[in-house]
Amino acid sequence: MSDVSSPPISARAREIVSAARELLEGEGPEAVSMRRIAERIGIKAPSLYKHFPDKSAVENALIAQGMAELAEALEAVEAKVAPSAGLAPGASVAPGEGAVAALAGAYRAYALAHPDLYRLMSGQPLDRAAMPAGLEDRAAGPLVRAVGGDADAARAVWGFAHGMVVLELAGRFPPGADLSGAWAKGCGAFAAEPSSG
Amino acid sequence: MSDVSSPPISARAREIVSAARELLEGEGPEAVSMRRIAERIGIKAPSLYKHFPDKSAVENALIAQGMAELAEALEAVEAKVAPSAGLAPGASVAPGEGAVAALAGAYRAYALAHPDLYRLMSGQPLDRAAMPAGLEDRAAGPLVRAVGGDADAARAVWGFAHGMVVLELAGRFPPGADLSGAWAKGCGAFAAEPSSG
DNA sequence: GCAGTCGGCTAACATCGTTAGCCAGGGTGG
DNA sequence: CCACCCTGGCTAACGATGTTAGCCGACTGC
Repeated sequence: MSDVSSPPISARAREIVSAARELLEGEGPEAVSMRRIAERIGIKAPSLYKHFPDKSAVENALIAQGMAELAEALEAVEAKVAPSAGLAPGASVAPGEGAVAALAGAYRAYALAHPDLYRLMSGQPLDRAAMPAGLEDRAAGPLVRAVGGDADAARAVWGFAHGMVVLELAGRFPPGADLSGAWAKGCGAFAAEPSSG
Repeated sequence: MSDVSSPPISARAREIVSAARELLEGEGPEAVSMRRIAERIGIKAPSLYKHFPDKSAVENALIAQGMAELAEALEAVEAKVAPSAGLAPGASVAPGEGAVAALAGAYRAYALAHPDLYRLMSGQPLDRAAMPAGLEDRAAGPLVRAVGGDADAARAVWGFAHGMVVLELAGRFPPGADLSGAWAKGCGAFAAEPSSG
């Protein structure tokens, strides 16, 4: 959790996104309004537009922050599970079947720790032009490598993890359901599948 | 696609939810406002509150409609794939590995055909008290039976399908990505998995 | 015939994102 | 040293949102 934020250079801008994040994580998405953000740092709403063109720009900064944190979390798991770091880029060796499960666990843990941020990150079309270059690929990297570079498999696992997380966050599973069982089932299914295809 | 709507009896109420649906599917979620709904049927917004307590009640009617349609679509697939209808309830025989893939395909097709309705149905906590009794179970039934009654497996497959659909609808996969490959991979993985556990 | 409910209406409130336009302060060029 | 202009505040306002209060006409049941 080091710096994590490139485009907003000014101190004020950083103050704004951190106020927005506190509101989001503290009071939910409907609390993050331009007036509330401004109030929290002691200015008035229209002044925010001197630092960001509109609200979605603030949200994009939040999204970039979340993606960077998620990428860090997944990279940490990757380093622990398959300590073959420092290879040539693109090296797809020794997936290790536990790697997928470990990454899925970290993914779920991040989403549950930051539910509203996760929903903000994943619930809408990503404005890729507003993201730091390479961020999206960096976040996807650990999983892609864990499945041996198979893009279809990576997308399927991502879909599974995202779907499970988002259904859990929305309270869609029956109350008290044993979700870890379903996660295990899913990770097991993907681990058992051969890379052919 | 027969009747599909129990609580709103009055003709006006039905008119309201159908106007809401037309707005949702025709112009997207931000178009479905109380004023626009009212305008479409020739009355003023406050009059809507003589028929529904608030906007979320209208949305719940839409959600119930969508869930019923989705349930019908899945039941149709089930009848085609495993024509052993009329068994004792709870009978879990002969899953048929293609059944999961067929159901997943129908699920995806419904979501892509009604993207905004699907997002409305699945993107928020479900107000179960506002749903017709048994609807949720009915929608879940075909998949649960297809995986032989294994709740963990059913949840995992649901998570996979929902995640894939929602990522696709949000345009999160790279443009031009071959999603059918990922779907096949996922369905294959779940089909290969034994029911032990 | 009268009462009451049903279903419209207008006016209004608070909140939202956003814009226009004004102005104080500070740094810089002449 | 003074004029300028840019930065970053501000107030006032617009149009839109969901929702409430209160009014009133018509139709229905007794």
